[in-house]
Amino acid sequence: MEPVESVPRRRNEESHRAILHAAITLVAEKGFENVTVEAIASHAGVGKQTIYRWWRSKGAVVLEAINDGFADVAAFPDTGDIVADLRTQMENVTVKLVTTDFGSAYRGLIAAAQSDPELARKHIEQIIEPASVACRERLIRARDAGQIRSDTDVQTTIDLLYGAIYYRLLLSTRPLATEQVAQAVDLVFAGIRTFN
Amino acid sequence: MEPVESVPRRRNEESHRAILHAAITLVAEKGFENVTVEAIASHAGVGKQTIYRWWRSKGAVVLEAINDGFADVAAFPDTGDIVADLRTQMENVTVKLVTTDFGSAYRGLIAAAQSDPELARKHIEQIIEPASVACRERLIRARDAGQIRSDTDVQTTIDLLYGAIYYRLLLSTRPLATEQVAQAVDLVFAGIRTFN
Amino acid sequence: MEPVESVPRRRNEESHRAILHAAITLVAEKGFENVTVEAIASHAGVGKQTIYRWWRSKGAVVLEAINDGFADVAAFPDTGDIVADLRTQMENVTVKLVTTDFGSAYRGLIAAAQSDPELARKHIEQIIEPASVACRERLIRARDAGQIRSDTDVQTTIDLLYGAIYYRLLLSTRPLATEQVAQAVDLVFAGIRTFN
Amino acid sequence: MEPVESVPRRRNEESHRAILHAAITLVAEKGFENVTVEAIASHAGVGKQTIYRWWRSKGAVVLEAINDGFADVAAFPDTGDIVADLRTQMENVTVKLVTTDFGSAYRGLIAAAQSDPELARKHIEQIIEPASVACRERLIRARDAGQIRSDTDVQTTIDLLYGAIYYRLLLSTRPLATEQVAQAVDLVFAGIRTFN
DNA sequence: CTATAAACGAGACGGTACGTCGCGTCTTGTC
DNA sequence: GACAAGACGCGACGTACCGTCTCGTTTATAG
Repeated sequence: MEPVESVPRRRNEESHRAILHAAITLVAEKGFENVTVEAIASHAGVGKQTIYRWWRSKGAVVLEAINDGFADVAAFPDTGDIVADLRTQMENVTVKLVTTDFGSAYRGLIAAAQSDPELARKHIEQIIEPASVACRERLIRARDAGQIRSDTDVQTTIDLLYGAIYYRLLLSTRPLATEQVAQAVDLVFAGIRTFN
Repeated sequence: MEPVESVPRRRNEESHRAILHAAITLVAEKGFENVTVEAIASHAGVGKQTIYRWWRSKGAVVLEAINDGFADVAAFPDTGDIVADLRTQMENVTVKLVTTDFGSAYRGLIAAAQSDPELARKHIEQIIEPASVACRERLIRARDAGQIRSDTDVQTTIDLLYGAIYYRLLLSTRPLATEQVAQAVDLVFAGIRTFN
Repeated sequence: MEPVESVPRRRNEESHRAILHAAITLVAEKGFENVTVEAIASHAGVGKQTIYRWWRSKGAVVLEAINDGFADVAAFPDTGDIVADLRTQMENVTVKLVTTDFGSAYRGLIAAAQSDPELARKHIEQIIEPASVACRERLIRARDAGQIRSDTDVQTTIDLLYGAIYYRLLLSTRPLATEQVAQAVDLVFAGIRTFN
Repeated sequence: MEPVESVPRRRNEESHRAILHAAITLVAEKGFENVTVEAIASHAGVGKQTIYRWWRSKGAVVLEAINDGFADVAAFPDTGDIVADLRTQMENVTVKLVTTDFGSAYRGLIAAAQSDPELARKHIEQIIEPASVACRERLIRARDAGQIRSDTDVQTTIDLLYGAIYYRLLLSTRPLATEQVAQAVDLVFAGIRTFN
C-alpha cells in the first residue's frame, strides 16, 4: 500500500556497490568528517553527480553502507532464557561497534543526523526502530512466559538497554566493552524480573 | 582561584560576553551546523581573530556558553529520599534540555565532539564528569544509608540513568519528557533497591 | 548533386527540421551561450544523441540554421548602377541582421568560431566566401563597364564594405543601421569611382 | 565629478599583478576558451575567490591584461602627413595583433563580449572608444588643414579603417597583414582626400 | 603623563569542498 | 539501425567558510 517512492530505472549497480564500498572504507580510515563526497566519488571511480543523483548527502550514503553492515546483528536470539538472550544481543551489537570500524563510522553518522532531520528519520526507520521492535517482541514473549514482571514498561526497558550502549559510544566516558554492557543488562533485569 | 592555563592579559570582557551571547543565540536559532564563526563574530560586533584568539573552534565557544547555562542544574539534591532525589535531578536536566533552546545547541555540540577529540575531552571534563560525580556521591550516600543494595554497581547505575536521557536527546526515537525519565528512574531503582 | 561527405542513411527529416527550428528559436530567445545541446534536444523532442549523430557541436547546428536563413540575401542585384546595387545589397544584409533575431544568433556563431577552427572554416566556406564571391563578380562587371577605376583593389573594397557591417555588428560601438551602411558604401565608392 | 566606483581598500598588488600575468600567459598559450579561472588562480598562486573578489569574470581579467598591453599603441602619431599617420597607426595596431599573442587573446575577449553586455561595454569604453577618439581628433586636424574634404564623414571613415582590421582579425578570411591594411588606408583616403 | 605594545574591528588572503551544470559518450528498450 | 530517454565519467563553475594574515585604531598599564 505504501508508495515505493519511485526510484529511477536503469541504475548502474556496479557504481552503486563501488560507492558504498568506497564510502565505508574511507570513513573507517579517515573519520566521517574528514571524508568528502569528492573523495568517495574519486575512490569509487565515479562522477560526483552519480552520488548526488541517488543520495541526498554523504550521510545518506554512509547510512546505507552501515545498514548493510548491521544486517548480521539484526535478528534477536531466543533460547528461552531472556537474560541470556539480552546479554547475547547487546554484546553482539557492542562487538560490532567495537571490533570493526563501524563504531567510528556510525558515530559520524549520528553526528550528521543531529543537523539533518531527513537523515535522522531514515536512521531511526532503518536502524533504530527495527532493533527496537526485535527487542520488544523478545521482551513480550518473556513477559508472557512469566520471566519478567507483567507490569514491566517494555519501551523504557529497551531505551535503558540501548541507552547504555549509545551513551558510551557517543560520550566515550569510558570504553564501550562487553563486560560493562553485560552489567547493564543484569541491572536492568534485576529491576524487571519475577521471583518465582 | 586563577585558572591554571595562563590567560593573556587585557581581555575585553564586553567582547567575551557578546561572543558567548551571539553564539548561543545563533545556534539556538539556526542550529549548530548552520552557524559560522564569521556569523558569530559579525553578530557580536567583533573581529574573527578575537574569537580565534580565545577559543580553538566554534565548538569551544558553544561549549563555554552551554556550560554557563548548565550551572543551575549542577547541584544534586539530597532530601534523604534517594529515589525522589534521582527523579528530581533527572527531571531538572530533562526540563533544561527540553524547555529552552539548550537541547538543540547541546546536540550540535555533542555532534561536533564526535570528530574533535579535544572538544570531546573538554565536554566530558566540564559537563559529563561533574554531573556523574554528583550522582555518584549521592548514590554512595544512599548505599551507606542502606537505601540501595550494598553490591550496587554505581557507575553502571549512573550510565543507565543518563543513558536514557541522552538516548532520547540524540536519537529522538520518541519525545524526551519528564514522565519517561521518571519511569526510567523507577525501573533502575527497582533493580538496586533494598527490601527493608 | 549529392554532397561529397557520405551521410548515413535513414535520417529522420522531421527530427532534422525540429532540431534546426528549436536551435534558432532558442538561440534567438536566450542567446547563443545560454542555449545548451540538451535544451535544443528537449525542445525538439529529440534525444541528445540524435544531434551529436548529425552535427559536431551546437555551433554546427546553428550554422546550418543561420545558413538557411541567409538564403534570401545570397543573390547580388545587378541593375547596371554599381553604387545603387552595392547599397541595396549592403542594406539588405543589414536589415536581415537587424530586424530579425538573426543578428544575435549570428554574433554567437561568430564568437563560437573564434575557438573552433572547424566551425570557422565552415562559416567562411558557407557564408562569408559566397557573399564575397558575389560581390567580387559584381565589382568586376562594374570595372569592365568603366564604372570604377581599372586599378581598383577589388578584395580590399569588399573587405571595407563588409568590414563596416561586421565591425558594428560585433563591436556594437553604435547601432547597425541602413543609413550608416549607405554612408560607408558612398565613401568607399568615392575612392574607387571613375570621373567620366 | 564622476564617482570613483569605490574600490575596496588594501588590495594585494602582488596578487593583482600575478593574476594579470597568469591570465595573459595562459590565454596566449592555450586560447581564451581553454583557460579556466581555476587555472589562472593556480598559476598565479592565488585563491579563486581573490579573482572573483576583484573581477566579474575571466573576460574582465583578460580585458584588463589586454588593456595594459595596448598602452603602447594608444597614442596617434601626428607628423602633419595624414595618410602616412593613418598608415603608421593602423600598421602599429596590426603588428600588435599579429606579432604577439595578443591577437588570439583579443579574439577570445571579443567572443566573450558577445554574450556579456557588461564586458562588451567595458571593452568599448576602455579600448575601442579611446582609439576611435584619437583617430577622430587626428582626422579633424587633417580636415582643418585642408588635407581631407570638409564634408568628410569622420565617424564612417574611422569605422571603415578599424572595420577592415577587425574583419580580418575575427573572420580570418585571409591573413591580417600590414600590406593589406595599408591598401585599405589608401583606398579610404582616396575617397576623402582633397585635390589641391 | 605619556609611549608603547597588546588586543581589537575589519576584512583580504590561499585554500578546500560544496552542490550544480553541461559536456560528449554510452546503454537500454522501442519502432 | 535510427531513435527518445537519460545515466554515466568528467571538469569547471561560482559560493561558502575555513583559519591565517595584515592593516590602522583604541586602550590600559609601565616607565
